[in-house]
Amino acid sequence: MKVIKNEPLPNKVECANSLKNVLDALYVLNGKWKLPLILSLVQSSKRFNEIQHELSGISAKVLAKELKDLELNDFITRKVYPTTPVTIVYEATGYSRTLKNVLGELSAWGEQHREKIKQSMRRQS
Amino acid sequence: MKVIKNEPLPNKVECANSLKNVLDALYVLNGKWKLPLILSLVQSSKRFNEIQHELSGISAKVLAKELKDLELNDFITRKVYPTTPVTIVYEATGYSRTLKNVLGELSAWGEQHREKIKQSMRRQS
DNA sequence: GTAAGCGCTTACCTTTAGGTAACTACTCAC
DNA sequence: GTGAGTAGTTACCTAAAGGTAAGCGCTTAC
Repeated sequence: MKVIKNEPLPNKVECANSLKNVLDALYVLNGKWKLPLILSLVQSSKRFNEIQHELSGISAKVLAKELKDLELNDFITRKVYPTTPVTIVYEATGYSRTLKNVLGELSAWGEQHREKIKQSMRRQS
Repeated sequence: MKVIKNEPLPNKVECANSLKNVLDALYVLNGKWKLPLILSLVQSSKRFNEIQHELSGISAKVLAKELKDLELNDFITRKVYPTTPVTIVYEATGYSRTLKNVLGELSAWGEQHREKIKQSMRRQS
């Protein structure tokens, strides 16, 4: 029979770790727009106005701020092409692509969640 | 040779869909505390003060608000046991568990992200 | 020359998130 | 009766998020 010591069980340690991991992840991915923006640019590189059009609801001010933030954190790159007038294209970095699984799971969950909400709406009426 | 019609490609439709899914998911999972709270309660049911202790940094007010919100959205249940004094336990519902993969991926990403940050700190000094 | 588009920036304002601290009603232990 | 703990609530406040609207410097199209 194993002696149970008055220490946190390995189990508990694991739980605490995953909690810490999620907290750390959310620290950089906070806010309404970071993940949608990364997803959009992982799907394809885009120009400022194209992004603003795709994420309907985001204002120019917020988009500019979020893009700067994501660039600082190495999620996207701002490329300037010397056409006249200059063409500016935002593209996702390799590091953005490490979020592929997260985004995949989130999208799958979002889809089934929408279904569930629809169901419960129907039941109400 | 295939004729290219002036319609969104199936590809584009898929992209737009996953964007919409992610937006919908984030709509219910917004804020700093929802996902950590769900994770904590999926790991084990807990009482108010236990949660507050585990998620150090959350205030009683915010915790109470978030718990109400999560209960409304069917992620958790508030159980009252008629001991004296009453014992109140929050537990995750089955619906919370549909987030298992999302939380798993987020935790994995958060872990490697922390590593990456540590690396770049070292390089700086 | 006038209008429109691009990629923003600025000033201004409202909304929300979220923290602090005090307090409640109840119970138990000392 | 004093202190501590449980499960919050309340009032007050700050900071951050985020929206609106206007404008800027540039260029092309009409």
